[in-house]
Amino acid sequence: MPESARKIPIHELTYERLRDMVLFGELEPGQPVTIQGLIVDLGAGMTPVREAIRRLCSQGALELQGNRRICVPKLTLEALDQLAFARLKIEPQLALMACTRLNDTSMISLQEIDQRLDQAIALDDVQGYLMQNYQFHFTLYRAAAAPILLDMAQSLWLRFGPSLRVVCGRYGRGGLPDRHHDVLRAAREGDSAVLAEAIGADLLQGIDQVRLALEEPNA
Amino acid sequence: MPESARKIPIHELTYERLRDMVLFGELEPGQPVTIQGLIVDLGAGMTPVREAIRRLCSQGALELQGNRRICVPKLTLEALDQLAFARLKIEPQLALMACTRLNDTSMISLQEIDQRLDQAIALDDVQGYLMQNYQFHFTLYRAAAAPILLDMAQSLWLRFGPSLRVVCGRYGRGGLPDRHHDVLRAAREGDSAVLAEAIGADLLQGIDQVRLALEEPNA
DNA sequence: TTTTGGGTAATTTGATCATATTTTTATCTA
DNA sequence: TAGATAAAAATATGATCAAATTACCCAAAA
Repeated sequence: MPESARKIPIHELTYERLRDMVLFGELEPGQPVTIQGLIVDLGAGMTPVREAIRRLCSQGALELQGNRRICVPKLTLEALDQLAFARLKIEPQLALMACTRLNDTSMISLQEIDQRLDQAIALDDVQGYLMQNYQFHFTLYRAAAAPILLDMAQSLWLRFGPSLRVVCGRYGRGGLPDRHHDVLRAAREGDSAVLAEAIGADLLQGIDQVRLALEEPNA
Repeated sequence: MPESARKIPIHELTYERLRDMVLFGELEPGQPVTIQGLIVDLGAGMTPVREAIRRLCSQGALELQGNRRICVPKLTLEALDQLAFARLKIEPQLALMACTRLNDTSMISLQEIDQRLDQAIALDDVQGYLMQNYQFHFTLYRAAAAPILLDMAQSLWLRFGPSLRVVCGRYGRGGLPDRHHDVLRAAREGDSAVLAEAIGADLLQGIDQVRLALEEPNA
């Protein structure tokens, strides 16, 4: 089938592909990203690649360094503080709003994702952990039906993702977020306050891990 | 001088121009935005215009409607609730962080902007009011030196701007934000808690005005 | 002889435009 | 009203120009 699935435009596909590369740690903080390189790697034309890059730049997933060059931003301690503040305000609220809207379908999805997440941890599959962790949170957040807050959370994860990957790769997944069972229990019981709190605690675990890594002498 | 000031690229200029059109109410909510139209209106090429549009879409300033068409999004009550929540979390925090960093230069800037703002109100200059109001807030916020939170505030204003303009045009600037004197006083005294609260009160005024307009029967 | 510094050339990369293709919307006829 | 056709707009490619970085070479100093 040579011409199937031509519904979504290339610039959109390119955006999603590049976004996932940032989100799931295929690109390291500080790594340069070139338009030409992406044209070759993703097999796309120039315009779609440029558009995808512009979108990701305005979401904070990529960064323009004065000289027209683009790279994955390195997280500083100051940036981490801002991310921590914003995530702890926005994401628990999304969880809170989602709580009353969760139906059987989404509850089953969350449980399945949680199983795959445990599996990834057991197999020491870093990429799998990152992907399932993302899916877990955003499957929950999507249920809130709050697109603006969801956009904000997406942007925050894009800024946070690459650094989380580095931490995972360096120290393993020892102290990494695993409050998902608390989250699931609160969701089942429909206790929105506890759910929001559990999400906050989960976020804090990841944030603290990254903070520890940033505070170490070796950059 | 035909070739001067060619330091910043056209796609950047185009973005800034289009952003200001959204921010200061030149484009109404619901108004369609076409690539071809902007090429003519702004005298730019196709690639720069497309890139500017992509950036503004991912900031929520513009909206893609399934069929490749683009428009300025109309604010719904649900969207307004999300905006209100996020703005009241993010912007007072920016004010708080800015408070200890305000120097003489930025204080003078704020006072000058405040004067121009009063002037615009006296002259019933809606566009001027919107521009000076924006400058007032973001001159303050920039002092916080928190680029991530600043980006978030920028995105929130882009989603809020067009509707504020509509309210201004419809009802005049009767109950519109004017807590700037309280803000200035708190800033002079270096009382960050009071400053943050004053900003919150200022935001609430604008939000409530827009909410009233949205709750009216006539769309 | 090796190393270092400066400066120029070559290459890479980004910016912009003109053009072709595809999709959507509007119009016209049956 | 429905289907076909025409017009308009968006998508995507490639070519061209400009800017920046890198590579390289030669000379001077250690």
